Amino acid sequence: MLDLKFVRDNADRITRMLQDRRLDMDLTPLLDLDQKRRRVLKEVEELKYLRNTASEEISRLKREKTDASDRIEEMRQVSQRIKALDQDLSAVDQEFSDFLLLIPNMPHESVPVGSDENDNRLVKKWGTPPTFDFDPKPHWEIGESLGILDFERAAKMTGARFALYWGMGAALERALITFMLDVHTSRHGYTEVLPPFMVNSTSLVGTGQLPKFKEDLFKLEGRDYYLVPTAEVPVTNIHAGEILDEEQLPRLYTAFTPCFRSEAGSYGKDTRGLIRQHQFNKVELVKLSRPETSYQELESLLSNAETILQELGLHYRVVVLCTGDMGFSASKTYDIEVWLPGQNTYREISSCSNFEDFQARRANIRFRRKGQSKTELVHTLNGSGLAVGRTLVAILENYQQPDGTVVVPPVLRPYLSNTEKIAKV
RNA sequence: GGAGAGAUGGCCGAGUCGGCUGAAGGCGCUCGCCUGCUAAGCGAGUGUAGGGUCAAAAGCUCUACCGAGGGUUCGAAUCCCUCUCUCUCCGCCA
Repeated sequence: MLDLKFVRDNADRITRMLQDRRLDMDLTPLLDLDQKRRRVLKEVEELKYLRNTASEEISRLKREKTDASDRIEEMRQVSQRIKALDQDLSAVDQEFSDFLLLIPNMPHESVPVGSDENDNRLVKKWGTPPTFDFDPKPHWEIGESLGILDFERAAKMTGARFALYWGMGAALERALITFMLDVHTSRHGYTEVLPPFMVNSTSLVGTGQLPKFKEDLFKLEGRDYYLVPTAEVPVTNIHAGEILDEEQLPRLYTAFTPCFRSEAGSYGKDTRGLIRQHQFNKVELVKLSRPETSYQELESLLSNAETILQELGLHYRVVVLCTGDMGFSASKTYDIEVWLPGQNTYREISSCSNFEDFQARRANIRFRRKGQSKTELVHTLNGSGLAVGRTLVAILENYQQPDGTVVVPPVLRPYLSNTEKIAKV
């Protein structure tokens, strides 16, 4: 959510931002609502002042055993008027905040203006793609022939876009989760948390998934509980409504959770393999920082995520998303795209964003500087560190051998009883 | 699932038959004084949000907030209803 005062004074900048994000949205209803809101607020507050002073007078008259029925009758009228105005006000308020919650964040000045992923800007490449003297296969073929990935049975027990992992496949997924958490906690200073895998709607409004992207979520019937689409939601909301001390910043959290996404609107896309599932595992990195350091924190968050790929020896590139491709809540986003030789393409494996104070305002996460009385909003950041399923995909495709086996990257072997190679059992 | 108890400011805790209680008292914290140092003592201050005023900030001022929402009333932390959460006991259960 944007700052109300900023919206009032910068309607033109917001209009330009909406164009940059390729959104069709008219701001005038919001500004009209704001004026109306303040008009009604002023009137109702004046009446409440009148009522409060009269109340004291009535109280005094009663103590003096004087008749106060005239004043009481008068206030009866005033109170009715207040009640009516209060109802108007809360209706306007509701409409107003509903609108405000639909306005996306302002992109950082360093973000390139563009329409879609073709306008994203390449930041860097790391490593080199492996070479093969045979045709590298896509991971679903590798996984199925090794007997470690089973899409057919997952479809039987649940449906499309689910996977059943067997044996070394399941173990590899688990090894990756543990490896990632170990690196982030022991080397990057993050505190590990294990949050609930369901959250309420308030939390989802806090991070920006609601109210606009309801159709992307799985909701429990008859309850205000949603399956988490990412650990970003519960973890960012850890400090919702709190005022932190300056010394407590930055806070660094890492969490493993499964993620559940309805993938509405992506019918027919990535139907094969693990790339686009309704349920996938992810290790997430979340930071709460002071405003003046948040862009440094974004850079280090990105490099924390990169470390995992480097340790695994996987070639990747980093792009900065353009205005048209960036998420609703983000000010700036880097995507890390890993090389997948089986599909001859780069695929997103991590997305690292600075949300500045956009989520903090929605979730009401503040801090107080030492010796200051004013509170300020923190900046929130998060990034995948990494998407586990896609990492497993990358390992299968990059480490496949001519004989159909897959070599285990050395850093993972301690987590897999020193297994060096995955072969068909 | 059944029965009961509770939710007040950073924390503890008081609020009588509804009426100067944004909220006593204590602790903590901040500033000042005092004091070889520390401790103690003395004095003052110490919530959040929104509106108005102001070029802006400061200041001044108003409104709201005693778990959340609604109701009764001229007036609600105090009375009534609904919900949420916490705790205790019983039942069930990984």
